[in-house]
Amino acid sequence: MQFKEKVLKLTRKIPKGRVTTYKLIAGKLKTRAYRAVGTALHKNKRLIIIPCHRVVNSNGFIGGYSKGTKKKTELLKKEGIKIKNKKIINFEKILFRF
DNA sequence: CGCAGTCTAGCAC
DNA sequence: GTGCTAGACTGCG
Repeated sequence: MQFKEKVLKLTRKIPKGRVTTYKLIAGKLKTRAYRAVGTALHKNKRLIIIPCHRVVNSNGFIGGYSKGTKKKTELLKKEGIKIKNKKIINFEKILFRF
């Protein structure tokens, strides 16, 4: 199992309507490479299967997305997550801590 | 606001 | 096969 495979697998476990952060994922994998987590999601070719739009910065900001942050924001809103000015509302409430 | 830390994938040699 | 660079980040000064 490759590093990115683990990242993707964890990301896929995030329930609908919840989000998590790069930092949490890295920590779950016993590493401090949050940067590498971002890379893994960026390189992943299965944006449909992997809900990488549910992964955000540690402070609740959207961060980046292959298809554009706008698209990411829309997807999150569609799942019931409120977004305001590129930032997640009730971030701490919907944060998924695995 | 700017710099450094940390890890992986991708491309070059 | 080895080495260097960039990347969807974070934390500290």
